[in-house]
Amino acid sequence: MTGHRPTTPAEPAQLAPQYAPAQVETRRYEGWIDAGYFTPDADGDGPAYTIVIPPPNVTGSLHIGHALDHTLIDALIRRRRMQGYRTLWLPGMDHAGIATQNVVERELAKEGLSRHDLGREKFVERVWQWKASSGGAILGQMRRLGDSVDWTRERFTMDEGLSRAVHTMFKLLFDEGLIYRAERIINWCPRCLTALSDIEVEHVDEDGELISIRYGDGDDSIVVATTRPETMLGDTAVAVHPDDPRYAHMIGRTVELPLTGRRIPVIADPHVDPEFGTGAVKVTPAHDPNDFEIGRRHDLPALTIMDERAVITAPGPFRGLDRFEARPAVLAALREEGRVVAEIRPYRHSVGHCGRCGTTVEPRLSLQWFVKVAPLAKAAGDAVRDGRVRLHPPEMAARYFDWVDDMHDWCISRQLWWGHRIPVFYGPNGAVVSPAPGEQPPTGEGWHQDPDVLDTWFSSGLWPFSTLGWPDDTPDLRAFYPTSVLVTGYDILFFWVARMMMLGLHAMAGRDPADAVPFRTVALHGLVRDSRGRKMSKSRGNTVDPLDWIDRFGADALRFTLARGANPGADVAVSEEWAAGARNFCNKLWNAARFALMNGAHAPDALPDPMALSVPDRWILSRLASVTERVDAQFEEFEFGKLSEVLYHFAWDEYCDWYLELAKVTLASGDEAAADRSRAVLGYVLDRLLRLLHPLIPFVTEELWTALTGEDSVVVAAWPGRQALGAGTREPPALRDPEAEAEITSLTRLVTQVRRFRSDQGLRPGQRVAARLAGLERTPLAGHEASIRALLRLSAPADGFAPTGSVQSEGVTVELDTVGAIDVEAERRRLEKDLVAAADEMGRTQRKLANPGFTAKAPAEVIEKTRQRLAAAQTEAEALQARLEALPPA
RNA sequence: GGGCGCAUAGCUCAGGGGUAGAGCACCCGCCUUACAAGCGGGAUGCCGGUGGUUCGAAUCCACCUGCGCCCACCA
Repeated sequence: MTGHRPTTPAEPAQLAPQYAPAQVETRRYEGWIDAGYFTPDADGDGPAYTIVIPPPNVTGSLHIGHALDHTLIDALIRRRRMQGYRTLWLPGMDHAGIATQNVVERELAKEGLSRHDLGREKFVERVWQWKASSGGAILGQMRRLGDSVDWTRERFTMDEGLSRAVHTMFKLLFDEGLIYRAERIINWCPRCLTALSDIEVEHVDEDGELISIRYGDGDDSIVVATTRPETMLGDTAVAVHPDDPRYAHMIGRTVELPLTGRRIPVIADPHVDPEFGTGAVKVTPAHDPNDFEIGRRHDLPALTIMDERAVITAPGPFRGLDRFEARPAVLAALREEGRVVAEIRPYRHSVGHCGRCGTTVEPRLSLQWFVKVAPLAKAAGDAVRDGRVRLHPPEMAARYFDWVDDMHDWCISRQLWWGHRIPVFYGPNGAVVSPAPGEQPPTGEGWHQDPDVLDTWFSSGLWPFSTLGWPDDTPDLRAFYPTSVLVTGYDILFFWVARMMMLGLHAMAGRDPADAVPFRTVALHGLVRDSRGRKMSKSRGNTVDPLDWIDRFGADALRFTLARGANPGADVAVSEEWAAGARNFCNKLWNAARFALMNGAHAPDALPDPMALSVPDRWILSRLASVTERVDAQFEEFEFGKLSEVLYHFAWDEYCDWYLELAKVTLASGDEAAADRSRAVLGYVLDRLLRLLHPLIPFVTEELWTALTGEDSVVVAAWPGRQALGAGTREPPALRDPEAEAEITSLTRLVTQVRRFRSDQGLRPGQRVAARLAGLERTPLAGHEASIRALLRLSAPADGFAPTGSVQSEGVTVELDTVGAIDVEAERRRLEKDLVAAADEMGRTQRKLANPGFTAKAPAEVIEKTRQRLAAAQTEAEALQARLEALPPA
């Protein structure tokens, strides 16, 4: 950063030369809250627009992914608010059962304590304390981001109302038989000491070994293949395929299980793949889901050989060993007995890990609560199939159906303390009672409540309606359900979206099916990645703290960076350079507004008579109309990246780089009436531009818009697009002005050509050069001489004007006195290069037009366009040729 | 093992049957009274490979290669 110009003392007082976000953001946010803009009236008139926040976990703080999510949601919400909808963005947090419990347990560990040292009640109390302090940080971050949430409706998954909703839902499903308790093989985390649902398990390919072991002896033997030899201690059979001739004679006989002295039967089961391994499978019903099923079919005993920490409990020399210590120990013992046959083959296979702590999951037989998902999942699939819920982008539907149509029952009990306690009581003689909310649970001798809590996703699955007051029929629920859009990352499509669909449709089954859905549209965005497209992770050290960027670049810059990169369903790559670019954009707007205000621009109630407007005025209004329409349409399609880009280029390239420069000419022309009209257009376009940008970058637009208009807030200003309700500012079609657009396009081409010449000839940008615009009067640009001269710093030719160089463009020959001899070589190089390009173009178009197929089949307009291109290239080439020949010899 | 997606400028990505685009980075020149967080100018690509459809393919189709993601109870 060099060459700072000292700030002139004459700057207008109201706006500093640079935008300083820190001085604006907090003040503006507090102002919005005080004004109550974000709190809709449930009893009001007009359509509602609702988005519930994907509740962040109370653990930790918001990361850049949240910032993306919030930016997109806030943009949607703010636009609808400006359109006049009763707009609700409902904030809140998730208690995040297992994650939060782990965090607090780690805190305790620092004090040398475990949760058992505290006891359940004290521990839960401790988690609440922790939530109080951590949750506050998240809310503060949301304010910094500018989230226009309704803080009066903030909820928490463990608050009283939501807990009642959870209880109600449980009871509902319980009474319908859709919740049941069963002894099953579930995913067990030996570190967290709890059951996990299928999707909480992450499968990772790992290098293992496939080991062949001989069971039995001599003719009475069979070789099985396994990756987990230690589980053989729990084997209760060997299974082969019923049609496998190799083993037909063994079926029904028993073999000796090595190391145990037990004999186990050889059974036939169609599950066995004869092609794999030896075609014989050891069956361990208590430690493998497949084997459990086989065991059920054949009535085999299930021998549990490990405890909840995955330590061997089977009697014998291995007792007390961890599962991973037991593996080599068992293998060594088998080798000693000569049981390991053939070679141990390296084998890559997928192994499940706890989604929370990464520990290898242990399939474990245990008694758990399940949701019978088949009927719920069917309904969840149908709602998307029949279009009541629209997934965006639509490619995601394939994944959704894939999952929802083939889903195992959902294990909902967790052996944790932090969460909603399962509302089931057990009594004498196997009595099981689930009291309704508010109902007195059974008490007395022998009665106790289930110690487990519910999966955290059970409560988040109710979020779109529990937050609005369900199970009560509240005004909020009537006004704001179904919610309008669910905006979230595709990574929690299954965890969360599918659950909300299942539970929402079920809870609202009494409604008209079209209005039972939890949301009408699901808009999925991607993950935030680093500048090289890599996933962000703490270990890689490439994470971005949103607060850090807000401090350094401003909240608007952070938001704009994220919005600009957000293409539907695709990941967003961000880097500091882009944040700086976005910051620069905000500053550019700031200075454009500053210029407008310094020059007396104002936002008019009505535009001046279009017939009286200058061509640049008509042009920028025409461009604004077109941009407004595009942005409006792109909002409907969640094309945040594209609409950001459109606004960026309109603001910077068209409004700042061309329109403001052209307006300067009018303002300085001395024609006060024309200058006044330009002031009005300057202000009008800025006004609309700021409104269009407000959903993306709320702070800087608020500051500038209020300065421009003198009104209270752009938050509640009317949205300029077509979709506005009521008194929206519809752009009349008359503002579209192809003629003005063509003229200004021509002007910019001419100006650029001459600038290029000036640059090549080493003329300093500020230097005035005498020039004649020969032929200008015969072109559509005839009326723009003053503008052209101003933009190019051309002065009128004086007596004895002797041009030394010339540029031809748009039918105009600009002859310049270059103040000394021109650089002939530079000019020759340029002309030759342009000539080659023109010749290429001629060749291309000529060949095309000579193609009979083309002239016969191509649409007339394409042919006409090609003819025009050829003619233009010819003219261009001739002019270049003439200029080349006119050059003095080297 | 199934499913989906992606390969376009140095990087990250838009686009999409008929002149290859943006941002950043890069090169040259500038303090030109809104903005040096700026202004003006410039360079940059066998649009992954092979075949097909077509008058015409970066764009549509098939296959191939290389990546990425999701799902999955072959031990």
